[in-house]
Amino acid sequence: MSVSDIGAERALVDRWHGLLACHAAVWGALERELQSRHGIGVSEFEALEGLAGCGHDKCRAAELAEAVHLSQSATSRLTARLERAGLVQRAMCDVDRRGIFVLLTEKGRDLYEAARPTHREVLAEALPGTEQAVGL
Amino acid sequence: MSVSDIGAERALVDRWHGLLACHAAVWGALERELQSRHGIGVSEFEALEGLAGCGHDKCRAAELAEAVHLSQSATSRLTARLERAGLVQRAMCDVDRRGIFVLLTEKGRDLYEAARPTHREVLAEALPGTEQAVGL
DNA sequence: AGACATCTAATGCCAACGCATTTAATGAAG
DNA sequence: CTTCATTAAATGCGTTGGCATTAGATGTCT
Repeated sequence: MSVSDIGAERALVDRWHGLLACHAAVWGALERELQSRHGIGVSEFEALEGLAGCGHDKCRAAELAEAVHLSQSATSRLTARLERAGLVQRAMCDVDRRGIFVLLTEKGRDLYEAARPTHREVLAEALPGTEQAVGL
Repeated sequence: MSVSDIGAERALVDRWHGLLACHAAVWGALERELQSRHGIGVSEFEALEGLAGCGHDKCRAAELAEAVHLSQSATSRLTARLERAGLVQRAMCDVDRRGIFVLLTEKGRDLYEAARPTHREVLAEALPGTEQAVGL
């Protein structure tokens, strides 16, 4: 392994640790603020955002899983939590009765609109700019 | 809110989503490879790395918590797992008998040395370079 | 039509986390 | 020396997550 390879490895690992630190800091701050001000967690918020940022309601559980970066099972339970809280509604999918549609309720949309400024505010404060993020 | 503010908010949120996606992808890949090839998870590896990259053993549970970005309680249990696996050892701290030192055993160091190439390999493959990371 | 591989989402089960609390040690104040 | 606030780490408890499995639906092949 050459000297420059060692340097490259260092840089790679440093970038990873930077990412971990940044993720932990921002996630933690979001969790704290979203939970205390609106009673939801980060995953819940990301799910609402995914649903809000679509057609006008939205659909397919599988798409939601991709949006929130969770497993299929975790997404199913997340949907169940949101449904219990009255924020989303599950609906049968006519064209494929195995699948379901998840749609935002009015309450869900309202909560999302209310929580979004908090979310953006925390990001603006806790998410380092590009320069810092890449460790230059 | 001005047009450029909207653009800035978009950029901020995009950066966050990019970070989430990257974190999920790399963490997932690391978890899979470290688990299947060496029988440890990402947190375990990061703990071993934190311990290895210090004096020559290492210490203080609180420092470890910071290194792995976990809560105090989670770090305590992580240490317990590593100890059960024979990878670390807890030792009394003479100067402050409330605290403990966590030190790498020989087995722990060997496993770390064995797992490190896997770790670096996964990072090299899954961690996007600076350009992609910032979405340019 | 009937049998079978495939796919979607839900659920059982267990591991790992965080918060709150507990236990024990320290250090400062009376 | 005793008391009390503070600190370090461990533990009880509830929540969330992933893996494996299950139940139900689809569609392909004969």
